[in-house]
Amino acid sequence: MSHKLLIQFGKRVRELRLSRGLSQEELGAHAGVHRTYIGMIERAEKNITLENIKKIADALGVSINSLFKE
Amino acid sequence: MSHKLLIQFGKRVRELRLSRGLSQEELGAHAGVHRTYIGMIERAEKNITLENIKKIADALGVSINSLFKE
DNA sequence: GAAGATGCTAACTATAGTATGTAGACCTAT
DNA sequence: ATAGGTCTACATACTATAGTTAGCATCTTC
Repeated sequence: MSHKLLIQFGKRVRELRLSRGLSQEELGAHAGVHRTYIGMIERAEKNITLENIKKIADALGVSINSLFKE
Repeated sequence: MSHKLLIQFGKRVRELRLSRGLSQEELGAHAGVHRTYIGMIERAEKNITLENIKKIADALGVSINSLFKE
């Protein structure tokens, strides 16, 4: 794992999460996924699927596209 | 399976593939995935992962973001 | 030193991803 | 008309890995 794209994606999630003052646990709760899973995504340890990308985008209140912006 | 998002994504892939005059087999070859897998994605039967989204975007010569535009 | 947050391991279960084979639709040429 | 080619849908079945969870360690901050 740990492709460049996943690293970039994880950083973006973390950046948006922190900018909203959310803990991994809070974001996970909003997205309907486990706390540790959010951690794994942020650390680029999992190759996330489209449905979960959507869940996290929704929980962060952003579009899917904005998760892929620089 | 068959969430609205996956259906929309599959349609977009098919649309771009056809506009380039590619068969599922040709797109699969370019993306490095199996012919039948492209079919499954277009029919929204699988919840595609981020790395494969990237592979398909690259094979179609578009950005990831352009796969989520209307 | 208790509480909140995150990293990390490890195990499990669900499902994504790979591949083969069959069948049907559609062409085009013989 | 039919045989041959291309393309795609669909049905399995297998194997790799995504997704879920529990537990413990570490680090801050109060």
